[in-house]
Amino acid sequence: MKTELRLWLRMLACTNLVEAELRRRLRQAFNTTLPRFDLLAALDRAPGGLTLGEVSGRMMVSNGNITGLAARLEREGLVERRQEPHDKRVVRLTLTPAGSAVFAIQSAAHAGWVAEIFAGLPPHEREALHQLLGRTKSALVGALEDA
Amino acid sequence: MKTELRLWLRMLACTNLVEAELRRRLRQAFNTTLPRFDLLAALDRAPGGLTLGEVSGRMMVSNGNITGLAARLEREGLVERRQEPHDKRVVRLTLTPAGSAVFAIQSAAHAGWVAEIFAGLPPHEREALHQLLGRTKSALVGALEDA
DNA sequence: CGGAAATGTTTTAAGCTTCAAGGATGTCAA
DNA sequence: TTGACATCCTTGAAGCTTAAAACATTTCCG
Repeated sequence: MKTELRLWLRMLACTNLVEAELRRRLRQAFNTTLPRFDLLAALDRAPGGLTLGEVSGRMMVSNGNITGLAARLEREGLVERRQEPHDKRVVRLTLTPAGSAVFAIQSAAHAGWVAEIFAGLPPHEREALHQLLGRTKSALVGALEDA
Repeated sequence: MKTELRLWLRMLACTNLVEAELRRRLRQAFNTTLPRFDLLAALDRAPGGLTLGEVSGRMMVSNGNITGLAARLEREGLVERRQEPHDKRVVRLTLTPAGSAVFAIQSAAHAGWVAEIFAGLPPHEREALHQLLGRTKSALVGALEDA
């Protein structure tokens, strides 16, 4: 088997291990999901809120996806949808105070879990991996742009 | 931000880049999806076929998931479902000749795409990353077992 | 001005995914 | 033997995801 394929499968396996565990804990601890958490995170980083289009760009998911996700989070009172006054096509999403509070708690737990999950990897290997993945990401972006 | 979190986000970004591209190409070239491809791959590796339970174990997805996935692939004539004679609870899945042929083509294309996508990463970095991810995987498995 | 093109969002159909509940079958021990 | 438990699979409800079509609004150009 090609070395690239072996590398890819191993990378995928590592990511899936971590991601599955994070999903599991988000559900267990907060009865929520990764997409919900990611959307709150995106809004938390953007002081004035984001339009649905901006959200879908940052989360790298389709436009229609955000419509439903935002609707569910609005139903739970964590985000607010407001039509832009200057352009009535645009819907702007902001965190409610409740959403902000919820995200602060979830975010702290999430960071702790990640630290815990990677605790077995010695710091110098962690650093080396971080560096190497940085170069990998550049190489990937380069290859994907060409295509 | 914690170093573990930065590492995780970078790893996730790399994986998502590659995975999204592979999904896109599977759809475009073969009008299929990653889960379908993965199921065919699992069956291709198992000479005598696999029970639904074995499949769900190898693919690390839930049991109920496989029921639907297998039903769709059966509808397309790529896999065959047969009740085990000795234990009528068990359903064994095998590739049909058509499924085998389809997978051979898709599999070759898939390997080529992966090689192409990782082409920008120099061979020695590729090797280093592979090694490092091997140790990472062990560390992750260790941490996740303890929990 | 008025129509055409562009932009932002929603809807729809299909598939993927999980968890929990349920049904069928098998096993084991009193 | 038969009842309890275990095992394997399916079903159902809910959510996530996409691509494509539809809709509303804005912009731009003739």
